[in-house]
Parts: sequence; structure tokens; C-alpha cells
Amino acid sequence: MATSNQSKEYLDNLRHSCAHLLAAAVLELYPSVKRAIGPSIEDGFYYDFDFGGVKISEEDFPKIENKMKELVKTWKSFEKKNVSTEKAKEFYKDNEYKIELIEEFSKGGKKLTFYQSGNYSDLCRGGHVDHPDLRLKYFRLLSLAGAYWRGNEKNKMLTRIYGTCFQTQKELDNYLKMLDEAKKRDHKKLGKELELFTFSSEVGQGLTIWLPKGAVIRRVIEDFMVSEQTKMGYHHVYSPHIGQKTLWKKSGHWDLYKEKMYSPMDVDGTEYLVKPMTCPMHIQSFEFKPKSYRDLPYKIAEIASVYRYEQSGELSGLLRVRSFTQDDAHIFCTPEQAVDEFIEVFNFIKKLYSSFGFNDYIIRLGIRSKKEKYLGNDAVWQKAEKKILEALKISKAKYIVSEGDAAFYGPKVDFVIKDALGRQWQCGTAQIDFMLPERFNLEYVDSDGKTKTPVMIHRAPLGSLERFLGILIEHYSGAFPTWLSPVQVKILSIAERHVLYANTIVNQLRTNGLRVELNDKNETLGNKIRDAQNEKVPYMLIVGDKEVVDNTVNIRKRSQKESNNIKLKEFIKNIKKEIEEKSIL
RNA sequence: GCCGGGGUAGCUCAGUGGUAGAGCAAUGCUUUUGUAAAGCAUGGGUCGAAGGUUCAAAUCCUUUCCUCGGCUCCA
Repeated sequence: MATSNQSKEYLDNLRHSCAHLLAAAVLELYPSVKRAIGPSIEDGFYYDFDFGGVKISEEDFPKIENKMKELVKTWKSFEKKNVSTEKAKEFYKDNEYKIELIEEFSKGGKKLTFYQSGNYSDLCRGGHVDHPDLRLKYFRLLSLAGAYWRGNEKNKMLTRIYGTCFQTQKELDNYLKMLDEAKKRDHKKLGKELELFTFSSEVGQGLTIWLPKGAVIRRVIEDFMVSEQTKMGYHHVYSPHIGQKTLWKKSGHWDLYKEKMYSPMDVDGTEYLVKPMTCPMHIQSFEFKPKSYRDLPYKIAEIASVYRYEQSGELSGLLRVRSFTQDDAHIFCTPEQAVDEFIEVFNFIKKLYSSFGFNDYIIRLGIRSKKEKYLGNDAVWQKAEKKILEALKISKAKYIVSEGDAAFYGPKVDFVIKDALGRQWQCGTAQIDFMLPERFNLEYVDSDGKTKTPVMIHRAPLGSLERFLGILIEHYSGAFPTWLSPVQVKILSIAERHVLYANTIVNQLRTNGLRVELNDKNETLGNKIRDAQNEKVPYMLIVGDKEVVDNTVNIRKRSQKESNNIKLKEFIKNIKKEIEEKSIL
């Protein structure tokens, strides 16, 4: 039995081989097509093609798959051939993509290799399976997409065909079934079914309309964050949604972040901007009064909505919107405190995530890349990076390093969570900043009487409430735990004569701060249970003759079919306890 | 923004040039229900929008808006 590592490598080879097979079939069917690249990826493979003027769509997939099945019979092996640069170029003389690769590889001193199977030959560094004719059987083409050559939007857009391949039919079926299941958890679908949020073309793209039920979840989470942060000594504030352009010039946003900001608006002859970030506003709270080292760390927090221009094609449900709400805060501290403060933030985020049941997120350290624009000089960046690395080391964090993912004012640590389809989304973030305090001339008086510049930590544990909730909806498949459920209890009355009693229960539950609805429709109990079940309400309370007489309720949980009778007081006690336990860290 | 799908009733969808449909939901009536769908009836649509072709357009063409999957970008 192969270890998982070996089988992962085998699967990669299988899929890479399948990419060759795809290219071979496409080339047979569309001889004028130019091939680009075709690697294996996490759940399958893709191949990029330049189809020239020919248009293809997913309707062509069966045709291509059949051709693949036909060709693979002649593929007994992958034969490696060493090829000279000249010969390789000659082979691909009309294909500018391969020529570009060949020139690059040759320049780098790499030996060029071709792999041949059947009549198909391709420039390739290898990584294939033996006997493709026997092993390359269980594949499926999945989707069609545009992709820029070499990932650069200035380059030509190629046509990418995604597919996947497995060792057995059963594994392929399971994967396709899993994809199907994942679609059922899609937060966009559940958001509509559970009446959580919507978008309106009249309002505009990427602007969330929170419906009553979604708004409840959002408010519960906001309250939860405020309450937890208050325990940690944060001060919560409110700041405006617009501010003068000069403020953003001072912060550096206008110079480095302009393309993400909405055009200035004229207010009495002065230019104002809609805020894309709250930092400069919180800086004003810090500056309000001179600060001493005794005031530090000074933590300013706000559930703050910001507005950023995202390209229309990037918008996606709640996961990428144009107005989003950050659980934002800025910690102003001494340089000596920075590491400890960063660690506190880091631990808070971890604790928070595990309380929502997220355990397989990725921690990503974002540092500068050479290409992008940043504030400050190397020395300051190194200072900031040193602090973050120290904090990560003390926290014994496992993290990946991502070049180019730094904020323009400093390095950062991001928490990345996967959605139902396995796509990764940056949620929580914590950043160390030596730049903005200097730009705004922030200062505090230290114990030695000298005036010094504080350090800022920018942090948003959930990141964006919109995005986090989108992921949370998928995480729970819409079946929120009781403390988050928009409707915690649904009362189901059996017949008309029970409605009066049902209403007294509604009132008692509401008085106890519970979110409750009554279904007193002229319907059978089975129908009401089915509805409540589809609404994913955690508790159904059924009331009929028996309950009226005994002054009880009959509880049916969303998660189980059994029901049992209980005194209302006891139910209230239990559910309140359940909610309280879940809603504190 | 770019490439490729899609937009028909509140929802899920059928309808390829000849009088807009189904199921669910809604409303009314009957029934008064005991743990995942009672029965009957009724209402509901400028077929995303604007222009064009045609005797005739949901259907064909053009433009545009929104949306989905990718790419680029990012919380």
C-alpha cells in the first residue's frame, strides 16, 4: 500500500498525463489550436489553449472526452526524448507560447525534454504514469475558463479547460458527488433559501442588502465581537464613512491605493472620499489628547463599513463585495509592546476561529515583493518583519510565507479559510505598521519624559463580516448553532384551539430574549415540521391538547427525529444555557 | 476589466418564429389535523432592459444591465 505522499505524487502524474491526453484530443479536433501549458493542480488538471478564432463551449466536452478515450488506447507509454533548442523551436515554429518557454528554459541552462505518447509529443519536464492506455481511464472535463498567458492581464487571454482524473471510477464518482454536495452548501443559494441577504441591481453591484434573518446573524456576531473585545480592553468608537481627500493623501492611500477607491466627490469645493479603510479615522481618536506610555497599549475598535472598488468580474456573493464591514481595530503601543500585543491578537483570532469550528485554516505571512509599491524604506520594513517573525516564533505558529501579500504600510499575518468548493479566502488579518504613526506624527511621552513614536497594529479577526458570514453559512450548511440562528425556536400549533396557548409561549420566549416564530397555519403537523426543518430552525416546539393540559411543550430538535415533553420553564433554562455557553470565548 | 455560461411567476425550471406553462409558495374555502408535503379553487408575467429584423419575437440580430465559473486583483 502506497503512503499518502506517494499516492499524491502518483495522482499528480496521472493528472498531468491526462492533461497531455486532453491536449492531444484538442489538437486532433482543432488542428489550428496552439498549446500553452497543462499542469496538474490540487483537484485535477488544466490545459491552456489559444483557439484562435474558433469558439468552443462546454457543449464540446463530450466530443473531446470521446476523442481522449479513443486516443488513449494507442498510448502505451510516455517516452522521454532530449531535444536541442533548435529542434524544439522548429517543432513549435508557429507557437509563440512554447517558443517563449523554450527560450526561457534554454537561457536558464535547462535541458529540454519532450515526452511522446502515441502520436502526441509535447515539451515537458516529465512526471507521468506508465501504461496510460491502462491507467488513464477515469477522467472528466469540468469547466472552461479564460486565463491570461502566464497569469498577466496584459497578455493574451487563452482558453483554459479544467478537468480531473482519478485512479478508479469510484473515486471519480465520489469527487463529482462531493462537488454536487458542495453546491448545495453554496452561501449564495442558502442565502436566498434562508432569506439571509440579497443584491439588487437597482442598488448596485456588490452592495449587500441584509434581510432580517441575515441581519440577525450579523448583529449577533457584531455584539459578540464588541463584547469579547471590551473584555480585552478595546475602546469601541464610530467614525464617518467619508473624509477629506487630504486625509488619504497623508495616509498614503491616495498615492498607493487610488485604483481601489471611489472617485472624489465635491463638498463645498473640497474633495471628499468614501473610506476604503478606517485607520486614519482611528488615528484621530488617538491624537485627540496627548498620550503617555501609561495609556498604551491604546486599542481603538469599530465595526466599520468600508468601500472599495473591485473589478466587476471579481464580485462573488458575499465573498467579494464592494462595501464590506470590518471588525476593525488599531492598537497603538510602544515598540517594546508590539510583539506581545501582536501575540495577543494572534491568539484571539485562533480562539475565535476554533469557537466557530474552523480548524483547518492557513496562516499566511505576507511580506513585500520587489514589484509592488510600498511606503517606507528597507530598514523600517526589516524592523516590522522582525517583530512579526518574533511573534510567530513565540506563538509556535505554522505558517506559509507569501511574497507580495504585505499591506502597503507593513507586513501582515492573514488567516485564510476555504469555502465549500475549496477556494481559499483571506479572512482575519493582523498587521504591524511603523509607517502611519510617522506620517501622522503620532507621539506619546515615555517614562523617561521623552517624546516617542508609537507602533500601530492593524487587525480584523474576522476580516470582513460579509465574507466571514458567507463562509460561515457554507461551513454550517445554513444550520447555524442556536446562538447564531435567526430563528431559534419555531412553535408549531397542531389545531386552531391551541393557538392561544402557543401565543403565550411565544411571549414568554420573547420576554426571555429568544428569537421565536409561530406557525399557526391551517396545515398538518407534518407540513409544519417539514417547513421548520427546511428553515433549519434548531428547536421546534409542538403544542397540542396534551401540552395545553400539562402546561408543557413537546421539543423536536432539528438534528433528531425523537421528541420529548418538557415544562416550558425548563426548556427556557436549557436553551438559554446553551446559548450563553456558545456565545463567549 | 478579460474569457465562457446564464437571466421566463416569489422560488425551481419547461417552452427554438404563430394566443406565455408546470411544481412549490401565496390567497380563499373545506378539513382541525400528533412528528418531514391534506383536498379543491383563485390570483400572479411588458419572458432583465433598449433598439432592430419579421405579417408575427420569450425564441433571430445589435447594444446594455445583472449574475455564475475562471483569470487578473483582493478582506
